[in-house]
Amino acid sequence: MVGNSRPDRPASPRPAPRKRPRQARSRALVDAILDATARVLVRDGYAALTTNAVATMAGVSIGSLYQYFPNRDALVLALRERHSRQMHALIVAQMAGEEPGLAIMIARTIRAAMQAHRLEPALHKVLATEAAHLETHHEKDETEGLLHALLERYALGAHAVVTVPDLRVATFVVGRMAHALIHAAVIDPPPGVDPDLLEGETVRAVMAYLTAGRDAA
Amino acid sequence: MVGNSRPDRPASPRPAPRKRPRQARSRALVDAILDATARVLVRDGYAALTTNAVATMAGVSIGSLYQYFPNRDALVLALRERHSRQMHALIVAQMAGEEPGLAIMIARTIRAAMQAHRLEPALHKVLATEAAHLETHHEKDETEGLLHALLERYALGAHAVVTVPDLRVATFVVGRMAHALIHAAVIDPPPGVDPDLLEGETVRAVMAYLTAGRDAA
DNA sequence: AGATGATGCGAGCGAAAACTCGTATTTAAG
DNA sequence: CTTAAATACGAGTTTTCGCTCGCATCATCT
Repeated sequence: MVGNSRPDRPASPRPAPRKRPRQARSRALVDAILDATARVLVRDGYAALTTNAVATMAGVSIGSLYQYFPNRDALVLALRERHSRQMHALIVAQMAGEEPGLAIMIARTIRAAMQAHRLEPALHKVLATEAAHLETHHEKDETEGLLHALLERYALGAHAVVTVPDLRVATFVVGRMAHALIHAAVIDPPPGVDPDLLEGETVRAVMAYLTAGRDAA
Repeated sequence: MVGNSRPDRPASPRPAPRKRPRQARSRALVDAILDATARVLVRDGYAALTTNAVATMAGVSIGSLYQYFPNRDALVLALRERHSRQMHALIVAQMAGEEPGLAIMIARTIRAAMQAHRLEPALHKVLATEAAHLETHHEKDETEGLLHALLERYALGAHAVVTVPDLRVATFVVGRMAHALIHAAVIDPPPGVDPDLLEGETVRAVMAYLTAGRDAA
């Protein structure tokens, strides 16, 4: 029995797991493969991402690639995980320090998320538009959890998250709104508009929603 | 010369155009093919959308399919165009009538867009997540154009679009914000939350942004 | 009816690409 | 140094899938 049994486009079935790299040599190889995946993805898109192309780009043999990745999508999944970890780390780093008022905290959070998006914009764009179907959105759930906790802290204090009736709804609205604006501002901005202005407007939008109705009807 | 010359994943090059259906018979066939495309897409996803699968599902021959569609992506493109037309028509119909105040107009617009998204949610979701890379975003530009005109009308009148410094920026922010919220509310809503509430919150969010700063600093 | 064009059919060709497996090389352990 | 495990290699096998092409059928016109 030579050859394979699942030659194209699995897209989900999470098939054979592979061995993990133990020695330094193989860890470097896996990194090289992920780098190559990113380069091919950015340069030619998901449709052109073949296992052979990645192996060639990485300068390793196709056999070596299959030692650690069961199929094409595993490459993209692993790459996205690595990318998410990097973004997450940057956000956490940016947000260190004491907790000031709500407005400052929102501004700081949005700024951090924006800078995280600017880490590898091209890669982020391809992953978002061409790999959206590869599920595993721990990232999103994780982020929403953090946001929920943040809002909760400010909703109960002497601060001003008043008009929002349900915290879960507020988390949903703020999360989606902020993410859409940040993502669009970095990945697909309107021509001839200052990026910093967009950051400010995003903060304004979120704050306006959270504190709306406090005074004017 | 049998066989082909472009065997897999064109993904863009907009190849050979095909004949248009002239008789009623062939028009029905094209419709059947598009319906089948939608069904396969919703049931198995873009990765499983093969021309043979579509032809089989539609109950027509693969040869007939290629009479009217040059390749796989042409199917998806045509389907998306049809879907967009339906949504657009529904929105226009819902928004007929005189123009009341800004708040009412925003609410009406958002309600219309939300109902349009509810037309074929499953199909809309697949198209958005798995066919995002197939460009041709006339829809988006078109919608943004309408929104810009709408905001312009209200920014100059005696109404209240005050704090927004740049109309282009406002269009960008409102467009992205509203679309993200509407899309998420219909396609991927938080569990156990009233959809109507989400609609109201979307309106609140947009209004809050547009009229923020009128009174409170 | 006959002629002409539009439409419909589907077996089969060709090529891309996923994936395996036997072998060679490197590293670590004893 | 010997041995074994881990790692690396890549030519070749297999399968899927896009797409063509020659022929059959149907519609329309004169």
